[in-house]
Amino acid sequence: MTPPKFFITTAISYPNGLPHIGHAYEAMATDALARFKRLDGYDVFFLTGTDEHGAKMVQTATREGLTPRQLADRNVPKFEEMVTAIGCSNQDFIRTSDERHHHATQEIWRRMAANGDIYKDVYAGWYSVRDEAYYAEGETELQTDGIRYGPQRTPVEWVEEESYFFRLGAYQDTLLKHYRDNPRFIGPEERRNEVVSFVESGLRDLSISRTTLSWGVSVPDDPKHVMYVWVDALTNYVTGVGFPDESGSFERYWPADLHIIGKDIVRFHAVYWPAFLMSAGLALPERVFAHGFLFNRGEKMSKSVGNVVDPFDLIETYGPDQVRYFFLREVPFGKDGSYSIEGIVNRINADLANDLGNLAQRSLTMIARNCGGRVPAPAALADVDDALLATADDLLDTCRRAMDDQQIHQALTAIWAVIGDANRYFAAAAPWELKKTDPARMNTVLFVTAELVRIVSILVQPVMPGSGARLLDLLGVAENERSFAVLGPESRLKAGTELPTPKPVFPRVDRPAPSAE
RNA sequence: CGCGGGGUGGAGCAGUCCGGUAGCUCGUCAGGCUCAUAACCUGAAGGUCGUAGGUUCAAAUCCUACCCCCGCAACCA
Repeated sequence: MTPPKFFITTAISYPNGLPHIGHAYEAMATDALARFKRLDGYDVFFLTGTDEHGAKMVQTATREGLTPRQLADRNVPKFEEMVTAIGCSNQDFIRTSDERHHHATQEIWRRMAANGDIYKDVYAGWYSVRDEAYYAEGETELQTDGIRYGPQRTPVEWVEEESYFFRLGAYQDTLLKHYRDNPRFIGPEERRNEVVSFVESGLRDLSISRTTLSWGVSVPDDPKHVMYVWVDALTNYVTGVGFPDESGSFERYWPADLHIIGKDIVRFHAVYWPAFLMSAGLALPERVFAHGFLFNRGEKMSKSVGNVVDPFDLIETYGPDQVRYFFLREVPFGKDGSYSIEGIVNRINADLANDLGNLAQRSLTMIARNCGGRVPAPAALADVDDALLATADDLLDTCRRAMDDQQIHQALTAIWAVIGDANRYFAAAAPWELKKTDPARMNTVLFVTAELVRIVSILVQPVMPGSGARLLDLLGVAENERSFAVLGPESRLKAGTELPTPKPVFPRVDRPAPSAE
């Protein structure tokens, strides 16, 4: 039987600078969702990459005395390293400068043109290079410094150029209908409301080419035009699965099941992208979900304030799993979040070392010393045993529901509630007493605790793949017995399995913070 | 009238969509345990859930008004 497919993407990163914690955040969250689906039996395709065209790349490159291509080739590897360092399980890393991507984008363009949605006109207006956007006269203001600024307070200049336009206005009603018919198309709710009111306020046709740029994808049959960077950027999602070859990978995975993006680019993904796809006659993605932004102690990260945190530093200092756990547990996914070194250290020690790590260690040590290093055979289960295992068996459904809504933090909260139950269970059962009074009961308690650790370890893998695996190693669980298929009463630990010597999986970390904060 | 997020015990947060004894982590205090990574367990102190109204048998949660903080520049997801 063919497993169901799940195609998930991050937004592609703009590599005119180095990766920062925000890029890492999106990558780790998307990876956790991808791994969850994979463990749940889906055939997952996870795509990420870089968005290398556009005026800002040219600008930055010029400032640094490089060509855009050189700038991209210098910075993109840093993004690839970041994706690797944070433990991403992506199938592909797409670069929009890839040849395959130019082909795909030109094909999309041809199809939109063939559908009558692209026309040539002259564009005249106030253009902001920083925003890469045109503004109406009324949106701009001439300041006392003699410079005219746009609504984002960036300088604008008068530009007149020949441009191709996309008939976005023609899709207004179709888009609104799509939002109505597919309430899950945009999440979270507040973002959806923003998009709907934006579209309801009226859509103007979109200028989708430039003659003032050469760094980008050329317009078919009119190479003095380069496509507007968003046409090219959004198309990465279909390039990644093989478009324009519509057999094979594309047929299998398209449409995307989930685009994970930042809240600043909702409009492009929830308005432009579906309009482009409809025009090109391709299916629309199932869902677009926007996460929030991260702030350092409530303040925007800023080089001048000196609170920028390098994701590589964090990963190196605390470990990829720890960093992933912190951000995914601490920040409700979809909302803005705040982080601090104290917060990270606190979470690592409290949740990972004290609660989960110590639970594994205290139970496994007793097994090693009192059960000959083998999984003990349980006697008949008491009510408290059944009750604990039942709450653990319920976790999969709870996590599925949470993860289907991208509420990663809720899944983790639920798991940790059960870990708390287990620590209380262990203390109340006091197997170190039972050792003297009732060894059979001790075996049962140790078995139940170890089984609970097994369940939790399996469920924790999407967020902490390495640590989950190490815990499962300690429990003697085979590599092919670690998916969600082996959760539930049908699949318990096997008594008699020989176990390695237990070692702490989550070391405590010291409170003194590194210089970064 | 620009857009958006937020104001919950000392700190940081969840809960708000689908009203029903105010919860979590850290910190503080007092006990317990000694299997364990100075970890774990129990109990206590500490909150009029920004303010003022309204709806309701019942409001942190719904409605109205208002106050305050923070993003929407830059290196940005």
